[in-house]
Amino acid sequence: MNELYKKNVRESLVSWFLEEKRDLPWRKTTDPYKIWVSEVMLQQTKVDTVIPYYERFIAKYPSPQSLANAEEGELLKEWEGLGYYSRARNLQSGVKEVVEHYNSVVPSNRKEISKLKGIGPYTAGAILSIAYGVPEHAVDGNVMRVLSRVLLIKEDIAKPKTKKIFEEAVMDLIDRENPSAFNQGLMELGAVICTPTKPKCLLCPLRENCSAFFEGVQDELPIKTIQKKSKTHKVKTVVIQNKDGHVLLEKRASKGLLANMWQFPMVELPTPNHTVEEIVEHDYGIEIEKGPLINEFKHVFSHLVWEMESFEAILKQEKELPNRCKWLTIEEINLQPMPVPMLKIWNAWKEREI
DNA sequence: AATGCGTGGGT
DNA sequence: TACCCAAGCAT
Repeated sequence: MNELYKKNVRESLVSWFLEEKRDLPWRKTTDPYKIWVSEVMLQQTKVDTVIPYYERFIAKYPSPQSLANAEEGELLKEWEGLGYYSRARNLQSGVKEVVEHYNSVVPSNRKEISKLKGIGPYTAGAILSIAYGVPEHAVDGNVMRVLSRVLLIKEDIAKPKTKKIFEEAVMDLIDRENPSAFNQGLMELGAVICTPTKPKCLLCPLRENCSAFFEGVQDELPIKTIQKKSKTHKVKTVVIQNKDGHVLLEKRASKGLLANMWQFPMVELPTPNHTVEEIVEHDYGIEIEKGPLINEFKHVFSHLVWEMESFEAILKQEKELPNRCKWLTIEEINLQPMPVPMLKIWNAWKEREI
């Protein structure tokens, strides 16, 4: 790339961003901790979804110390509904590390900041450039889409190896006077102008610098191979009440899907030759009597589909309740972090006809 | 490198 | 409906 072209791209992008950027909560600060929180929330998550979570989170945990001291259940409750819950635990782990070993100051170089849990190549570059003004690449899906078009890069962006091409391109192009506006500008452009479908090229500040637009192939880029289809599990869930009116809740394992979140006892079917009651007795050490249907729905994860059927049930006899299970009051259950499918069951149960 | 990890919105 | 997509990271 020649210097004049790069200067043109830089100035067009940065001035467009400074002029047209959306007014977002995390753009009112350069506090590295708050930028960090916002970047983690924004991983694979839409801006409109993140805004209310960010506001509540920063109000509750305004400093690294406050987050470091939080209890995990309380933290997950703040994250409830946002998804990818390991982000929350990794964020707290990283923040604790900063409080304990960096005097509560977020590191300002890529080598150190990348050691922190939950901070990968993108998030490292985002915090460094936005909070500290360090000229580092922050390559996300937006940046790959925008640059694949502007620079006519036809590599498959689904391949991890391809990202290096874009990181090098950014380090070559980046505005060293204002790396924050440059990086955010690329992402903003991808979010509002250079969209996956129907890009608004006629409104684009980089239109005259864009090879894809020049050749009329913006709709063909980026190249991305398709992901494989997800599998479907049939899941039957029971909301069990005992004689005191308490309801049985189970804490999920500390690793894997929905780690450490709470759910109602559930079984995955089909399991040959056994009823839900029998499986519940085996898995939870209790005898129950199944009641009426609460609701049924499909819950789609990124890699898995749950076909849900939930039922009311009453406790007949309790034998050996596993440690992961607890009888809780309605008020206590409302305080437990639960994934969205369980919230749908819980809300339907509370509103049921009695 | 390939897979697991949530959720909601768009077409 | 059934995809696809969104400011990725850990393993």
